[in-house]
Amino acid sequence: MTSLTVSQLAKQLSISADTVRHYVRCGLINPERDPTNGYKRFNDDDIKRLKFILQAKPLGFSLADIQTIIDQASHGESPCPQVRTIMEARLKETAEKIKAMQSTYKQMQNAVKRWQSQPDCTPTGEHICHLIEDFSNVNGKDKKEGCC
Amino acid sequence: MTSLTVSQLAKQLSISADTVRHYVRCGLINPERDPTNGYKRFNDDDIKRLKFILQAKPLGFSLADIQTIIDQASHGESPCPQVRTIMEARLKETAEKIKAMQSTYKQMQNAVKRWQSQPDCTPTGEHICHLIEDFSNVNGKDKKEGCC
DNA sequence: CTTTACCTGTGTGTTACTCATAGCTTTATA
DNA sequence: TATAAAGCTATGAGTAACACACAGGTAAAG
Repeated sequence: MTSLTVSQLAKQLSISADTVRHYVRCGLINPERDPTNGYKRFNDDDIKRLKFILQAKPLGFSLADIQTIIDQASHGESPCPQVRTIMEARLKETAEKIKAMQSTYKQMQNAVKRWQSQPDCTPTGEHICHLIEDFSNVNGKDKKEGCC
Repeated sequence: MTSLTVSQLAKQLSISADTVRHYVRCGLINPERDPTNGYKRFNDDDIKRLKFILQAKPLGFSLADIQTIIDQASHGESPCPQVRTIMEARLKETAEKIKAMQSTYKQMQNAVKRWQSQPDCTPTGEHICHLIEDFSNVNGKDKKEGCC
């Protein structure tokens, strides 16, 4: 009967011991405890679960999603319909996040480009940072000449 | 002397009152308190600060970054060098995050595509979800036929 | 004066971990 | 054998940027 400690399991799967502990705290894995010292003891089923978690994560499932899936399966019912449904939602979410980040990224690039031809400024009390405020004005309204 | 309450300010700048409160709790804004009821009272300088925060945020600065910038400026020194340095870091980080998310997104799309031709499965006790485990195997190792 | 609607500050929850801490185990040394 | 150093453990707290819940205060209407 295999029975690993936190760090043995972590090393075997190339993840951190803290990550393993985290999954336990979240209830994704429920290892037995060594009565003598309270240490977690992972058996084969626990290891299978952890492997499943590590397979599901890169597919965009959250830990809560994975919990749901595991619960459904251990309840004797097929998790597949849920998996498909959840994946649709995560797919949409991820697309939106990427879009938003790309939009931000473009703004950042624009700012950097513009700032290359702008000198540093001394705070006037009136403004905090001309670089940022000017860029915001130029981008939000009509084009204006930079300050400084 | 203008002096707004949380929700008045929030409405005026089209953000939520909770967001305003959050910035106050983070120390980005330090409004006075109405001695009679403890309510926050935002003066013109507070409003300027909040506007600055709202300008800096879409440029990818974190609230901590913005705090740093404000501190530097109110210290009488130019925040511009810091702004440039921080922006470089955030630019790189954002690029990496986008890359990672796109990679995940492709995996998700691949999974969905593959799952279209795969039926749901009943949990066997041996596996939790064939869809996920099979996909992981196919993608991580050699191509294999699906289960079920 | 009371009801009602609205607003306030503060505490807690969110995600997926990572870090800090106090204490127990094991190993090395004297 | 005593002890000290190294290593491991469990648990509590912290991270980012808010959103939500809650008890209570305030303002307008009747």
